[in-house]
Amino acid sequence: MFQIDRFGRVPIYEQIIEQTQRLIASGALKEGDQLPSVRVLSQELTVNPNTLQKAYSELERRGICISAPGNGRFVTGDAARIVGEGLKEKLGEVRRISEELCAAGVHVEQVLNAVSAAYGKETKD
Amino acid sequence: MFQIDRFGRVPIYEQIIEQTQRLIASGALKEGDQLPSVRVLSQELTVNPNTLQKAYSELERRGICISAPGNGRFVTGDAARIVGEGLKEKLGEVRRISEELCAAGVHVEQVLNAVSAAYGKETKD
Amino acid sequence: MFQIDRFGRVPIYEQIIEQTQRLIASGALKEGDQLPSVRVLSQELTVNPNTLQKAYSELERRGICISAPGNGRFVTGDAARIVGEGLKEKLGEVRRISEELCAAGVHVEQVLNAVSAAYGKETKD
Amino acid sequence: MFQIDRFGRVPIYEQIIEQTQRLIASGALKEGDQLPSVRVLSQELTVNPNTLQKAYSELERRGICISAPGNGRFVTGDAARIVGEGLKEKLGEVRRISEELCAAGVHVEQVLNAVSAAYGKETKD
DNA sequence: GTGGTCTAGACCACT
DNA sequence: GTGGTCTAGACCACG
Repeated sequence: MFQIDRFGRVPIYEQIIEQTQRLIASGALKEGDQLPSVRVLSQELTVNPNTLQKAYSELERRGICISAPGNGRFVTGDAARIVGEGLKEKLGEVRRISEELCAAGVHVEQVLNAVSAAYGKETKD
Repeated sequence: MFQIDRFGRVPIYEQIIEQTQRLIASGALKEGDQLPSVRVLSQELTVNPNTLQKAYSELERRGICISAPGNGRFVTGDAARIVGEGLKEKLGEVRRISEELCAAGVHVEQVLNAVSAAYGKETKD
Repeated sequence: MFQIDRFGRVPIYEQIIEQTQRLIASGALKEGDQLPSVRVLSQELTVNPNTLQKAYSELERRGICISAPGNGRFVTGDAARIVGEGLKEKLGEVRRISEELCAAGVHVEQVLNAVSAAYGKETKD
Repeated sequence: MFQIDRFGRVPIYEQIIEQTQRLIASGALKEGDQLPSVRVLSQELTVNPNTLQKAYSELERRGICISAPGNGRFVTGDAARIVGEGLKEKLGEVRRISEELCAAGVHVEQVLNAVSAAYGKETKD
């Protein structure tokens, strides 16, 4: 369900947040769905429960999930919308980096190629 | 000359490196130009000299500048080329983010539009 | 009859206790009235029977209700008096918060105004 | 500097948050002041560093302080304003409880007395 | 020295 | 079973 990179610079808990949001954006997780419990997931990923707790707490703070103590943690109705807004920020990030590359004299085709490559399509240049 | 964010997630020394490279990429710094001394710059930016030393050392390691002990630190002839090669990392960053957006179900056109917008061209859809 | 918040910080069983007492304080529940059975209420509120059992046990312990096995659970004659005494806890809560506000430098008039406002009287200052 | 109650129901980290805000509200902590470091404070209070980290993180999320990694944590310029807004919520809490007490038939004088007592003044009834 | 992250494992209350 | 909190102690990067 989750893929963890223990050696990258991004903290594990951020990876959990990121991937959970991705699951919501893609529709794999919907309103009312229960998130895997801290204990279960910690065993599956061999990650410390506290680390997962931290990730889930942040998701809760963002309004993406809500905890019913003793019952589990559930995806909220606003989750999809909130995650969607977050995606717009990422688009802004792409734009910002593109501006840098532009200023540095990189051809636009190279940047477009990078995007296309990510989407699994090779473009001719 | 430099703009430092003391509270962001990016270390100060990386900000120095990044911005120095940007100045070279934009042509504001050319071969033979002298870089501000550690002592002077540390006062200007109120940044720890060790931090600047670390940044400059890294720039030297990359072959972007060279120190002439007692005389100062100067931009090398290879600097522009080396910085240019470094830009490929940024392309990789674009690709990485694009992959995330792809996984989250964002249409490729939106991402391409973000890039095009940065290059000052409006795309038709 | 009851309003449950499954996600708040207050345990469900405390909410049941609290609201039952409120009904008694307001006179909606009087001596001899029968409380809804655990089974029925658990379905209505979709709450675990154990949770209700816990709430009712506590109410019994306080002498607010009493169970006639096989016949149901009934409000006692002392209920109103006992609930009344319990209100002193709320007064303590007011005092505790007031102490915080005092420590934070809020003027006493503002707090007194908040109380008066709740009692539907405007205070002159 | 801080007073911890280890046996109450309020988590330690919330006590830290609360008391830090109180120090800001009272003016004892001002913009730019450095908060005691996690390590130092953990020794002083004999509280685990993680617990303090959690408290400080929350304060940071609220915009009350900001961390400069490697340098310490500092009170922001907005801190006083943010804390002030939080106090208004507490006043609302007083009002809400007062309404409950009103509904339950408690005399307004008793509530006003509770407030006055907190402010160290005894009122006659 | 600072903050940030993580692990290991414990305890508690609630359902 | 669930989530929430806490302790003890470790490692890392930064300044």
